[in-house]
Amino acid sequence: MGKQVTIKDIARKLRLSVSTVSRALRNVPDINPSTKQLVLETAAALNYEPNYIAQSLITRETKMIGVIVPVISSDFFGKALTGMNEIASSLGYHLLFCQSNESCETEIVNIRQLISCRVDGLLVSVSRETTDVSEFEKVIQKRIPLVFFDRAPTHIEASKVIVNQYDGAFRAVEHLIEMGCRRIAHLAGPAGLSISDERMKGYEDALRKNGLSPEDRYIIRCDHFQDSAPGAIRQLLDLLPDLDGVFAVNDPLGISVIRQLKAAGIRIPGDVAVVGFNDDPVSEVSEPALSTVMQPAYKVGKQAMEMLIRRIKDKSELPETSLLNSHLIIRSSSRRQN
Amino acid sequence: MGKQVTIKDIARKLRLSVSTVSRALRNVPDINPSTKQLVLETAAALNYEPNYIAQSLITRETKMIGVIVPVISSDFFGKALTGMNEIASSLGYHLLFCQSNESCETEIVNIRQLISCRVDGLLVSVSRETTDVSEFEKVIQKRIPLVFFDRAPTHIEASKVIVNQYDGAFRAVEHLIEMGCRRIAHLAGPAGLSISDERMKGYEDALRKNGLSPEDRYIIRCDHFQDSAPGAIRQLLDLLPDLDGVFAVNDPLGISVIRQLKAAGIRIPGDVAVVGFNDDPVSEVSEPALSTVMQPAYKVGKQAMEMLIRRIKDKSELPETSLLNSHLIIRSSSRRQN
DNA sequence: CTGTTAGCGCGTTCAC
DNA sequence: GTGAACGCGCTAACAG
Repeated sequence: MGKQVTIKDIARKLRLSVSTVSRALRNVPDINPSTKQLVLETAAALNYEPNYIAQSLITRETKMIGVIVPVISSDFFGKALTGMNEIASSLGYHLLFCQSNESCETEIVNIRQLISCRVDGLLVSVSRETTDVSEFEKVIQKRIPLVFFDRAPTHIEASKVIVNQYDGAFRAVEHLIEMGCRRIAHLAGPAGLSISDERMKGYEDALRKNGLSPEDRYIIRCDHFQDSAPGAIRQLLDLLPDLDGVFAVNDPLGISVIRQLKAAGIRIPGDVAVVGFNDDPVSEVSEPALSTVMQPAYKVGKQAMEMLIRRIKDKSELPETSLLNSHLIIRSSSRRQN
Repeated sequence: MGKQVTIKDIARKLRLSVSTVSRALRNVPDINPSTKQLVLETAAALNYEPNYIAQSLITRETKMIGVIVPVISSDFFGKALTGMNEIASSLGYHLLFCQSNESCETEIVNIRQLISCRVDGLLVSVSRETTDVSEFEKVIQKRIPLVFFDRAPTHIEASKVIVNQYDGAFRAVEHLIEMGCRRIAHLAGPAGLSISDERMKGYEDALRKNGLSPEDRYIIRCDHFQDSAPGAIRQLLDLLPDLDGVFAVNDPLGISVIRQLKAAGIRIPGDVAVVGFNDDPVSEVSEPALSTVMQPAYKVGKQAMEMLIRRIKDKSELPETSLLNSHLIIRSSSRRQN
């Protein structure tokens, strides 16, 4: 941010006052068309770029949206960010981007920093550690518009755009049951994280509704959400031969299951059927291709940004929740064979 | 950006002057420890958050870095962004994020917007359309620090952090030749884009060095860089049976090739060996697993950010280029069989 | 239509 | 050690 040309520079050059220049540069009525023309031309000639920072101080809006994600390097968040960016840029907003690295301390630091940057609003997908929501309550108290997307704290009065995890999981497991599975394991995500808790509930309810009962030994925790978790897979193998279905909390885990089971001589889906979650690109490429639950990541990002900007423009709006549908994609890893 | 508490508020409450409060909030010597303590306490009690915007106007730095990528939703850029963010956040910088969508018009708009946001520096990976570099020259003229990463315009005096595409491609193709391939096709990226041109050159030189000559019909353009390009694959199939190797400009294309060839009854790597580029997660999952050229995406992001911040702190530095090595990963799609 | 004045929140001289 | 005055780049209110 060196010494850029300012309206003062062009005012001096044209022997005009800064306010006249300011008016010429904006869409205000009280301005002589010819002066306006003149100002515009010299502004272009001087390579003038308006200073949004200075404008922000007056208009009290920065046109910047703070976005906090647990990790950026993931298919889901990449698509969500694309959706956000599309809406934001079309409405003149910019994204100020932060990554919590799944740490709640980092998340709090990020929130404060973004507030100090005076973002007009906040879009947050919480870290898997986050249980204390007091920092978010402070944000709401300060009347800074806030929308959670994908991962949202349960006990907080705030706007959210989330995907129906429960329903997706329920249908995935019911599908396994329809395919004849009776002893279905669940590779679960970290406890306390909304999305993994919901997927777990969907798993359990689908079993119960079909006369099966959830058993502890069939529920295997994978705290490192994104990892392939060799330990968890080993626990799964120990269940054999009392196992004919696996519902994995995400696709990388699903893929790992397929590979390890195949390596152990198990046929998929003949002996064990497998379903994942998220529709990562890998799921389609695997052999057999992994059945999975597709989440509308792009749409989540778009809707969250739309909702946030609506709230920025009308701060009186009450918290609202948008629940998007997920969609079961049946592929070879769970399809009945002929 | 509503009515947040300012240093004025806490000055009034404490019956102090704003400058005293300002001094207490920063690390300046001329301040009574007890008043400093008092100010700090009431600041915390009032939930005061410093206004970076106002500070920026005075310090003439925003601690914001503008980042422009062609697409965010890709494995490579996701990892690069992670690397950038790591360095940036550790040094108190924030990322202002833009996506050009592979359009050079959007890219120019992004550049101007970021300059108006008064970012301290710019990190850019150019769109595949970009041929005119005049907008970047303007940035350099304005003495705004700029570093290109991954995709850089060829004819411009600017700092760059790039991966040795030529070498990666050369070794990939030489590897195919070592495996016995003699009729190697190249599914190429868009012409004019630095990285695809370099990969093409590496392909051609590897052939020549080994006594083979590049033929036009073996070079198939895929202008939609990221797509699986059914048309291109069809052209490839038309080459059969005069084909025993394929070097694809990226992994999604490589995967498509494998699938289509398999569907056509071709054995891989027995009849045709395939190598991709980038080491996307899909490449490992495919069957056979796709050999590929790994690029250090995370390191590219880190180095680019480090270089940029160095240039922000010392604007006198001359343009420099960092050339990172890629690494050939040999998997089943090209490995000699026993 | 145009210029003058004031002020956004804060840091930076200077006196005191 | 503290306060008053000024200015960063710009917009807003008013006077002319």
